[in-house]
Amino acid sequence: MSQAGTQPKTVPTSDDAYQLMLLLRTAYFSLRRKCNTVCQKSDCNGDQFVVLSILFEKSDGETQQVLSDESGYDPVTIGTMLKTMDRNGLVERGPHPLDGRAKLVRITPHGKKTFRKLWRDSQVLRDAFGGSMSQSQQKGTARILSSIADAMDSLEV
Amino acid sequence: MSQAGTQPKTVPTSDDAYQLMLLLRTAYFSLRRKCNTVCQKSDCNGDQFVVLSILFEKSDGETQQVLSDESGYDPVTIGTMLKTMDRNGLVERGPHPLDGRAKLVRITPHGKKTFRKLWRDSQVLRDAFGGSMSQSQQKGTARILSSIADAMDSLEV
DNA sequence: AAAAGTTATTACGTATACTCACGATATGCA
DNA sequence: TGCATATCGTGAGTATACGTAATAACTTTT
Repeated sequence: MSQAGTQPKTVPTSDDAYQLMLLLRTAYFSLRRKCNTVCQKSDCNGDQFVVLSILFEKSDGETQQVLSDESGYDPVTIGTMLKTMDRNGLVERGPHPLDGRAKLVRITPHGKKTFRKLWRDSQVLRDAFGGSMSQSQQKGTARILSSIADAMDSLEV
Repeated sequence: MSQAGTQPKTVPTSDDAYQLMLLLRTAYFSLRRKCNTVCQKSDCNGDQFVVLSILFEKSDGETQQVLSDESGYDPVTIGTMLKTMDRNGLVERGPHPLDGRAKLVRITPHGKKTFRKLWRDSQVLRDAFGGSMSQSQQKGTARILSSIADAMDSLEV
């Protein structure tokens, strides 16, 4: 609880937890915007970059279901994204050899090349991100961000 | 810089700054999903809730431009959102008395009622959010999230 | 007062994001 | 084997998210 008072709290600007939520949102928005700026020169965007970074280290390919789990995107969203990325030559999708329902998604050579370039182009971004706090603060922030995600996910609501 | 090495870093899973970015993204995703769950019973969503929380404390109304600045949403996005919210009776948009280009956006009585209900319904969410860290951690997290946003915004890229 | 520049909003196109519904395949169990 | 159930993916519909361009109105300059 962020405040103690006899009046019901209906004033968002004075609620600490809500303000912290807005700060989390603002920080993510700023990050996303900058990622998109870096990526858009290469016919990519920040969301596709995340998927690409997952596929980059899976040379055997992966199903859309697993990609959905690991990226945090909805299965439907992943499907739409991969269709776009397929059209742009970043990934290729074929039948799964062991499961007729599934598709095997693989990063293409062009996708790898694009990712390597974007990884270099975004280095300045990671430097600024990491540079905005000390090493010990990084550890603490990682722990707190994980706690937040866990706290939200475990809520029933 | 998050690591020192002689090899070029092209392995996202071993880059501290990137992992921290992903954690920020995951935390925001979890928060957004839960907000949407709370809001959807009232013909609203997490994004509209943020706009509503701004308008709730501005009884004289506000222009879309200012709402865009304060919410962090693109002016085009705000326009689309407000059109939806107008249709659902949460806000009303009229001509601005002093500026013929602008529209004056006001929260409706139904919008206020909806916001008050959603504010109550989301209390459990704020409690869990704030409860995932100590008071001093909240202050530190607020500072760090602000630093991140500033660092990203001040990048030229 | 007319021209030039700025600002507020909208129109259009593309890409997430997610709910619901559906088809196809796989798996469990009788 | 046969059927119920679960899983993987897609299609339709709605709502962000934002770039680009256009429109209208305000402001400054000349």
